[in-house]
Amino acid sequence: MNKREVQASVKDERLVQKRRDQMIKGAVALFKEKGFHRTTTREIARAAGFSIGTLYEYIRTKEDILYLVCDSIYDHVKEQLEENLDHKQGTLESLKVGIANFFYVMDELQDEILVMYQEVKSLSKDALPYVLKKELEMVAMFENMLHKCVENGELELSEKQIKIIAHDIFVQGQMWGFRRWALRKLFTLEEYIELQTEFIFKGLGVKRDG
Amino acid sequence: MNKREVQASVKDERLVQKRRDQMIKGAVALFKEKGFHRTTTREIARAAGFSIGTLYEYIRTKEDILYLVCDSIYDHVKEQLEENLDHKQGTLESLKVGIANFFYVMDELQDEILVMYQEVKSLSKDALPYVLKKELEMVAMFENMLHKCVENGELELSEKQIKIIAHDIFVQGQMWGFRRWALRKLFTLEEYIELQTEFIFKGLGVKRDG
Amino acid sequence: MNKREVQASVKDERLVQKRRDQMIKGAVALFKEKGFHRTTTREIARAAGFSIGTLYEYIRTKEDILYLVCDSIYDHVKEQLEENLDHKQGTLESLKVGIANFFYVMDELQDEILVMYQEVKSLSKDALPYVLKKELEMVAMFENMLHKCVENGELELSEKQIKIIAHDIFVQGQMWGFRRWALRKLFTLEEYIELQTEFIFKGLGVKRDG
Amino acid sequence: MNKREVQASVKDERLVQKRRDQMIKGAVALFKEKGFHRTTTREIARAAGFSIGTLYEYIRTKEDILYLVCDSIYDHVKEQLEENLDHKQGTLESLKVGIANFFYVMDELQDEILVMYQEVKSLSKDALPYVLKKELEMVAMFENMLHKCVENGELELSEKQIKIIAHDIFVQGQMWGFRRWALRKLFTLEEYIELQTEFIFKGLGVKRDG
DNA sequence: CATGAATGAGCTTTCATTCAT
DNA sequence: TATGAATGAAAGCTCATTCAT
Repeated sequence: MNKREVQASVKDERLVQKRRDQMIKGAVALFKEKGFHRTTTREIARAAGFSIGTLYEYIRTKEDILYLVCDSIYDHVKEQLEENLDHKQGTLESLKVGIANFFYVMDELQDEILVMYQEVKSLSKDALPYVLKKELEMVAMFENMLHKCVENGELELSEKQIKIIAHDIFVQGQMWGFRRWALRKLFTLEEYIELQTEFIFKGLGVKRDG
Repeated sequence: MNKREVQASVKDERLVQKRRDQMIKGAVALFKEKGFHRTTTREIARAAGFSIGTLYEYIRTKEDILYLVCDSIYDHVKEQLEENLDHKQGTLESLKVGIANFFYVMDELQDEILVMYQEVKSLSKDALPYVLKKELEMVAMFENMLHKCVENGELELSEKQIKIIAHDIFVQGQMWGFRRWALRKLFTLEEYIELQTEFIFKGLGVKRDG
Repeated sequence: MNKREVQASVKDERLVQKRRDQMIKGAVALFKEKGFHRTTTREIARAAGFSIGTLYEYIRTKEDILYLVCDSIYDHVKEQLEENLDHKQGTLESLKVGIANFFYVMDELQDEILVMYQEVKSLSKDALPYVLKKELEMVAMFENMLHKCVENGELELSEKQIKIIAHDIFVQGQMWGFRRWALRKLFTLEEYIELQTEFIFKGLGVKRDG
Repeated sequence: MNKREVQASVKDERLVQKRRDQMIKGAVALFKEKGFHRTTTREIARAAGFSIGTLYEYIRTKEDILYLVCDSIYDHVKEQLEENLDHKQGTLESLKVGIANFFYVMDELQDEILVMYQEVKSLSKDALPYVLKKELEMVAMFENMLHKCVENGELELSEKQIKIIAHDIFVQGQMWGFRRWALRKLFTLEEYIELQTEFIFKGLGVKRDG
């Protein structure tokens, strides 16, 4: 269940990938502006640079596009995160850097995050699990970091505490995107990261954060 | 700008309120199931127990219904919260109770919260500010509680810390609703409240909670 | 077939007349502004000063209102014309005055004329003949005048000539109403009357008018 | 401001013209029977031989159809008139032929004329000027003819007389269409033309018409 | 007699999807 | 493979008319 296959009429895999990239790019821009439901397939086709007929050579339903978009965003985020992942995991310092990195990525991809955030619920019962699974994988990255810190004796946390704090961190990252209408007026990104990190670290029971 | 008036053709205020209540109830159920865009006005009318013609005697556009729903949810939540608001504000104990109350309300109204959470973005530029304002008012309730604790010398927090933690608490409450697909498998409501409260209180720098 | 009865639920004849007058007045104003089809029965009721329920106590269908309006306009025009009808009929002078009078009435009632002109075609096959009959009666007034002039030896015209010229005069009068968008820029009412009278009298073969 | 462009989704200009012709033809027939407001877009689509969806590929609103119809009628009339325009303009003979031609065209296109006559007022404030302008252009054709006769010394008329008589001729032509319910019972087309021409020529002050 | 809430048929318009070229 | 014209189900909304009060 790692990927939900989206059927294409076209056989050439390379072409399929290329066309889908075009169409995801166009779709994200449009969804950001007007949401999934208010965006028409014609508009997506036009934004992607080809005709409506061609669009339907690479997908089967409009919802496929939403799935492709969500999927691509997750891949993008995950890739970014893994790239920046500290190799000295298990230290508080590396946890701190990990959190900051995550927040930076969320800021960078804020439009995509917002889109995905608002539109996942439009995914069919069919496609939803694949997307939620990816979300859990990302939460698991933080669980992992926390785990390693516990193993290293840097932190003292129960399993449940790890779980909930991983979720909290993850949601705080998303928050920066989906509550920007409020948060931007109060904090710069750097302030936000600093304040949240401080809050988290105290919450973790760390006496002095580095 | 306290309320955005939704125009009705019917004059009898009491009837308007009654019919709108029916309609909100039906709409929430439907939005929960299929979202705002996939729900038709006819379905809402039927769920409310009257005809499509009657529906439009009480609103002007479909979006009015969404606004009415969001508005009513906020009123409901706020009412619940204020009702349970501790009178010995300014103590850590009262803060703790306040947070727990909030989480309980969020659990009780989880369907409504979920709906509102997913659909606010469908509100027009026109109606959105009214709803966001209400959201900020609720965040302000937590800011207030924190403020009083600071004034009483129970906590030591900067303005910015107060702001961000109020947002964090608020989002943690919502989280229980919008991430229930994940959280329910991990925690009971009581566990969730306990763990989050512990996390928050540590984050606030409280040595011993309770 | 002198009148097409419009059924009312209310028995009191005086009241029926009063209410209908109110509603005709309101309807003319509305039809003038937006035409019959774009005017709603509710608007007519409001303009008439009573409720939609009351409106339907005095008519059976929306089309009845149109019939009532047309009928009333014709009565109005005819009344005006007969009032001003010269008693020395049969002279060219009296014909000239009659034409001028007609044009003045058409100017005075131009809004009503325009409304009726544009909306008669919306009358049902049922009501139309009654209205057309009235129109012919008015044309007949000019035929009469012309006849008398012929009998008096003032003019020399065949039956067919009389008929067509009566129609021409009548349409020239209406023209001032329904082509006002063009004519007003070119002539004052007085100029229009003078020029048209001159044209008609020459067309009648009169060597020297007036 | 020579044409108000009606937007089409379809690009192929030839196809657009073809489909619009189908649609105009169907619409004229329906408007004639029941008027613009009582005709539904579905009926027009069916009459034109395609689906409602296809209809809307070639127009944007129902009113566009009315504009297209009016526009096409004017073009048709003008084309017919110009085709038959005498080259020896400036003689009374050519004027007489011109008038007769106009009346013949009005008879030929009587359905279209009637439709347009009754429905122009349903055009939006936006489209109306384009149509009225065309009407004035047609009136101007008669002004032209009269002018040339004056220049040639065949007639003696002031500017204002020319203007009003051009309007009169034009309206007499339309009359044959919009008052046919009365005129047909009295005259054949030939009689009508003969009588009106005689009337006009006398009105012009011509002693003996050719 | 007067009221106005209720009704639902029917309207215009949109848009995902197909398929012949 | 690519195109875009054609389709029609389905949506939001209106409004003439009724009828219980």
